[in-house]
Amino acid sequence: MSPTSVSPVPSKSRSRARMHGDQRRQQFIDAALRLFSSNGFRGTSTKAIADAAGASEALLFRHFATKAELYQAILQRKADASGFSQRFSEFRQLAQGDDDHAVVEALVRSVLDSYRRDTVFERLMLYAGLEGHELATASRQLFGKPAFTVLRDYVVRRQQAGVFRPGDPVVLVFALMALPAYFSLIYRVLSPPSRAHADRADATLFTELVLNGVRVRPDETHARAGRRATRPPARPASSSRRGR
Amino acid sequence: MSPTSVSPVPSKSRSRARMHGDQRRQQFIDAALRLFSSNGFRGTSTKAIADAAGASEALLFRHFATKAELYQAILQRKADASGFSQRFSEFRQLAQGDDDHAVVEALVRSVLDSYRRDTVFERLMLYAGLEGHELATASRQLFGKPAFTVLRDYVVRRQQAGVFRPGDPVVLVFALMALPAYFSLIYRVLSPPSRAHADRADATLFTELVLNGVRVRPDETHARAGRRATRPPARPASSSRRGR
DNA sequence: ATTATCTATAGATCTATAGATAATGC
DNA sequence: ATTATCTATAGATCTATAGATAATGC
Repeated sequence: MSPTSVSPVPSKSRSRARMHGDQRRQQFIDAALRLFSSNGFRGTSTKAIADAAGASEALLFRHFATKAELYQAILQRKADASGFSQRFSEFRQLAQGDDDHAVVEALVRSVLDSYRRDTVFERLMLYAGLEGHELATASRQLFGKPAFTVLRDYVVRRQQAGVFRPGDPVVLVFALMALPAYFSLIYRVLSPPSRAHADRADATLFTELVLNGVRVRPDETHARAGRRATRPPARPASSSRRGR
Repeated sequence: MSPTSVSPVPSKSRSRARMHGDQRRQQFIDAALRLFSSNGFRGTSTKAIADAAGASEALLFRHFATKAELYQAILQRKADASGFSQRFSEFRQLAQGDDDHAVVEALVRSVLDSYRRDTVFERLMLYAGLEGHELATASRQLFGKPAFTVLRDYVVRRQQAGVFRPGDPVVLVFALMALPAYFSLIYRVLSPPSRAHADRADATLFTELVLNGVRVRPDETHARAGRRATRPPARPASSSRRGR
């Protein structure tokens, strides 16, 4: 119909340098991750993925029998690559102790970092959750559940020590992470990346709010200097307030 | 091809009782709301909507020129119906005063209620946010923005009074609502309705956590009875701890 | 006369497959 | 010999329109 009929690619005869299967596979997975993250599973056509990877749809379907298989491959890759388990074991260590401030600050930073580094992936997970894709469940099982367990144990222990407020431990766990998670969700995942002024995110303030609430405590002074030592000032000098 | 060829509906000759245009229109909107909420805009075909409304696609397109128009109609309807503005003006009133506990508890309940009553709509909004549909922006403008403004003003005033912690007011506003919002998001919007055991949601506990933090305050006692009166016990006896 | 409603269908797009061809690795 | 790659296309599905028909309201 259009003049671009049968004989394409005039200069280079249609023999391009071949890629290794694995490499091309990665390209497909990368492209799929980006596109699924932007437009959702249903909003992304296999053609769009193939184009983004610079290959034909036929080749895509040679690597992945179905579109859904691409979805799984994304998660698989994430699980292998992310270095999650190492960072997690460090956190688990920390959560053995009793330094609430350190634990909460580490958690807050971890959540904020996770959304900053892996915005694309987090967006995809949210899509997967809405679309009811099993991928969401799998991911929660893989990443969410272990963290949740550690946190719940910590909370229960601190409740028994009379330091944390009594009440459903699950709710307490949510209280620990809701602020950074919700904040990131709104400003990173749901806002267009352009005006993602999520740099308001100040882990120190977040930690304070989670641990001690919105209201100033009677034993606190506003001037940072004169804090009355109710407990040992175990906080290291990580006072990088906004620099990054 | 299949034996169900041309002559359908043997019993009732194809003359069904007609509906009023407005009524049918509502049915389409209802069906669209439910389906968009479950499967997203892209995951819902116009045929599915027509079927759910018990009419033909042609009729759907007579009422709404495009699929996107349905989306707008949903929001319009919500804006008209929801009684939001009345509830909101009550809240605004409350936020004129200085009763932090009352304000936060009202906010917490309002968020929880909103997600409980309008789970379907909230899910749709989340989808719209991800899909980058202008509907999400419109809704935020309509419902989110006024509430946000009132809250920010409240926060600033309480900060000036030295009662609320200093820091970016936007972050403080998030600290007020993140817990109920994030909790509802996870347990109501993203979990399948079956195991939506979101009934853990205890507004009193939530309020305490937001206002005073996860840690017990030195001036508090665990036994509900013996609270030392740091400020007048302005809290009404709304101690419906779990009953509902 | 008006309008709610249907059947049929155009044209686009989407997933997946068939079958052929050329670059690579041993 | 193996395998990365393509063109072409089947079959399903999706949005939207054309054109006809029957129920309603005045």
